[in-house]
Order: sequence, then structure tokens, then C-alpha cells
Amino acid sequence: MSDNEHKNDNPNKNNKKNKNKKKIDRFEKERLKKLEVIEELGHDPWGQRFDDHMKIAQARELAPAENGETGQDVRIAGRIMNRRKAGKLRFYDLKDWSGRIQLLFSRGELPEEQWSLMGQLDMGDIIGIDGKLKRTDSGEISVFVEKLTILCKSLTQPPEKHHGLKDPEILVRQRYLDLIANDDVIPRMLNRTKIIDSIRQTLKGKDFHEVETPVLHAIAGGAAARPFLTHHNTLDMELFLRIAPELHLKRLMVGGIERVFEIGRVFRNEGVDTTHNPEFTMIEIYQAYGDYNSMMDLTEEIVCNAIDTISDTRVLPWGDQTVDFNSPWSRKTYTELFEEHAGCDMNDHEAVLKLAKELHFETDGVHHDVIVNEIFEEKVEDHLVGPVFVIDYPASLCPLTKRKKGCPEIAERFELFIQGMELANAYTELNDPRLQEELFETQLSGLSDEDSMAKMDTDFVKALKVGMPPAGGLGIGIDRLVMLLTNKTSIRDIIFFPLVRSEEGPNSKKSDKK
RNA sequence: GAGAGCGUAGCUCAGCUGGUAGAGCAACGGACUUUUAAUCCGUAGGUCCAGGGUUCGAUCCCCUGCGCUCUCACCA
Repeated sequence: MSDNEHKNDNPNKNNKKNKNKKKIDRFEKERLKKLEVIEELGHDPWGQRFDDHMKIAQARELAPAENGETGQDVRIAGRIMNRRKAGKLRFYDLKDWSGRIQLLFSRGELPEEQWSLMGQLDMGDIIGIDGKLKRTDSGEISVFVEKLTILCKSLTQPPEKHHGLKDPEILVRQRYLDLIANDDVIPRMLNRTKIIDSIRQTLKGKDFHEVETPVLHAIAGGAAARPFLTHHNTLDMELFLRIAPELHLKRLMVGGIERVFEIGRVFRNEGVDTTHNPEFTMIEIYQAYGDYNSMMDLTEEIVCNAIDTISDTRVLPWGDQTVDFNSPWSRKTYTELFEEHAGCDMNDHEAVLKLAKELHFETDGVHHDVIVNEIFEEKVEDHLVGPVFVIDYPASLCPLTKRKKGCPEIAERFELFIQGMELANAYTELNDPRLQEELFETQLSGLSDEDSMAKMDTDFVKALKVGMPPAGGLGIGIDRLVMLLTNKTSIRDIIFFPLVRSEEGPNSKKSDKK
């Protein structure tokens, strides 16, 4: 990337920047004045380590039950979210990552110096408090402040206290403001962490071992997607960001690691929308001596355990509907679902062609199974409210999957659908190196290179020749799982920093002036 | 990548076929010792996303660019 690409800012951006700078000054100036007073009073406006404080949620639990009782001494820390005045009393709302609590400063009870220090506080400042737990006349749990410690002066104006922050652009670009202003964001994102923790726990309890494999791939295999391209300078080597960890994990099974999984980021150079982010987190799990049936059981267990860590019930809300995750989940074959929703036998070529024409699909020179799959995606997937395992796919669509015994046109593959979303994908893994090599070479007519999962990887075939045990393999899209379990229809709500167009650096379109 | 919509004060939002802008909260000054979206009085705060065009005059109409949102396409 050349320098002039960066310097080539358009006038719009410069203006915006200048405008912002001018506007910020007005509020920043006021706060800088207070910062100076804080220093004059002998305090560090940027604070120091603050030991032995408790979570606000914990403090709330220790509060006395009745008005008039004096509770224990507590030390807490957090950010000022709101404040109210009533005569010589000041009420502040303090927030930490566990919750909120009210502070009460009383002119009559605080030393003069502390009262002046309090006068320099603004919304958004981070402070530490020592005080006593009590209730106010109206019964509100409060910390009656005895000592105020400045931990960090905030120089910017926080978002509106009642309506919060709504602008979807600011929410994502400045996620920290979203976290501060909207109280549901931290618990939701911590639920994401809990779900991932639970998955690890389930797997570790079954003797699966977590590993890390390369993100930089010479061949972007293991899935059908367009990769991101990058370059290694000293090796002068073209590299891809991985689109799936599959082929490396299988190499590990060749080497004798029998139960293995990886949770990691994969990258797909595709469109961005409410269910797709260019980088997303997936887990892939491989179990030697298993098959896709073992993976179905495992999927149910992983998801149900995850639900149990964040919910008391396995019937979860999804928009205005609910999803019942109670076991067992239904299992239906691709063939029967096709017949049920598309209305014809998927092996009846004439009927399939007719249907495809009605749907205005291109059929000339396109492989029968590719047409069938397009119809499946159009007519069937929306009906898969689930949870439902769709099993036994047309083999030609699955170049990494073992064929059903005695049934070479069917692959032992399942996909898990919930509310029409594809959540998991699993195979009985193909371990026949000769068939694998053949399938890598077979490009289905009508599929473009990048739409095909079959990318020749001779090193992988070499590995299979050494011998990989029969195995089940499973991939789960973590982001979508979190969306489903937390009732969020946009992937942007469960990824801290989803991709957004850069605000400053111009993209290549704008930089072709020179 | 295609189409539609949106961009007004720090934040949330009003703004009538076109006559250069308002509210609430926040800020600043003041009153008030149990408030909790506190209340009351006062003050200040704007390149109406950017550039160009039409017009006597543009936040408003037209064109271009940037960004966001939604729908569709590709994909998980």
C-alpha cells in the first residue's frame, strides 16, 4: 500500500475533521478547567491503582433492607452516568460492569475539600468511592460518600442519559460509547463469552483438545468462499487468509491427535449484511472413529449446555416467536425435505428442470445437483424453523465428505438449521486419498472456481495417503449461535467491532487521481 | 455489486410549494438537604454531511461525492 493512498483525503473528510475539532473544544474546555482545579486541590485527575473495591452488584446485595438502618462500609469504583441536585445534596449514579448504584454527597457531612473536589466532576468521569451503604427516604439503595477518589477525568461529553445512543454508525464505530450508554450491551457480550466458555468446557470434558492452526494459507481450502489475498514480503509469496481450518485439523488427525478442535477467526471476502461479517468466529471439531451421527449428538450437547449457562429454560425467544431447543432435535433427509417443500422428486431431472425454469434459474450447462441445491436453498431453507438436522446431501456437492455405504450418490453430511439460519455443518470425513484427489479435480459444471469447495491441495492428499482414521467433523458458526441464543437478528449486535468502511483512509476508488 | 431511504446543536429528534433554524436532555450561571428522566430562573451553543448547479434567495429543488440503514445478489 503506497503512501499517497493515505494522503489522498477528499475535502469532505478534512472539513468534517475541522468541524469536529471546533465543536469538541467547547465541552473539552470546560472539563480542562475542572481538571486544573483537581490538580490544584492536589489530586491526580488520571488516577492511580484502586485496590480492594467490590462490584456494584455485590454492594447492592449488602445494602440494608430498611430505611434508616446503616449498612456496612464499602469501596466501589465506576463511571458517573447521571447526577441530580437537591439543595446541599448531590445524587450521582455510578456504573460499573456489574450494575449501577446511587451515590449521595452531603454538604453537611463532607469535608470542604471533598465537596470542592466533587464540584469538579462531570458525567463520564471515573471515580472511586468509600462510604456507607444506606437507603434514602424513598428507599433507594445508596452509598453515602465519605471519600471521593478521582480515577479518570473524561474530556468528552457522554451521550444523552435518557434516550441513550441510537445512531447505528456511532454504536459500531465507537463501540465504547455503546457499552457506556446502553446497559444491555455488556451483559449481552459477556453472554457471548459464557457461550464460548461453555463450548470449551463441554469439549474438554469429552477429551477433545484445543489447538491453533495457521491463518495464512497458501491454498484457501475447506469451504466454498472467496478468500482475502495477502502477501509475504521476504518470501515474496502470495497467501490467503483462511476460509476454514478444516484441512489443517485433519492433518492433525492423520498425525494421531484423535479428538481435536479449534475456535478461531476465519475470513471470507463476501458481502456484508445482518448475518455476515467478513471475519467471523467458527469452531471446528474432529473426532476420530466417529461419523456424522456422533457429530449430531455432540452438536445437541454443545448447544444445550451453552443455553444452560445463560438461561433457565431451553425455550428461547426469537423475535416474536420462540425456539424450543429441548432434545431430541428432528432429523430429516435432504431428499424428503426437497420433496416436501419443492413438490417433486429431486432425482426427476425433467421435473427439477421445470421447477428451475419457473424460478428463473440458469440451467444450461449446470450440473443437476447444483440446480437441485439452488432450488433447495430457495424453496426449503426458509421452512427449516428447527432446530432440524438436514442429513444426507447429494454427494457431488460435498467433495470432502465420505459417501454413504452402498450409496455413492449420497454424502454423509448434515447441516443444522434453526429459524432458517444455517448454524452447523458436519461430515463423516472422507479419508480415501484417491477419491479425495479425484474430487479435488472435479469441478461441477455451472460452478465457478470460488463457488467450489474442491480446490486441489496436493499436500493434503499426501497427508491422507499416510492414513486418517474414519472420523466425524463438525463446524459451528459461533456468531450465529450467539445471535440465536441472545435473540439478536443482527450479527453487528454480537461482534464488538464489525467491519465498517474506514472513515479516514480513502479506498482505492477514490485514490485514482494520480 | 444493484435499488430505495436517510445525514439538522455533544446526544435524541422537530422544521409547512424555497425566505440562512427549534425543542428536550447535556453544558455554563443561580435557587433548593432525600433526589432518581428531580424541579425552577437565566445564558450560551449551528459551514443544516461535502462540493457544484437552478434561483433575487437553498437545510428544503437538481447533479456529483462520502457515510449509514433497509431490500436484493454472493456467502455461513
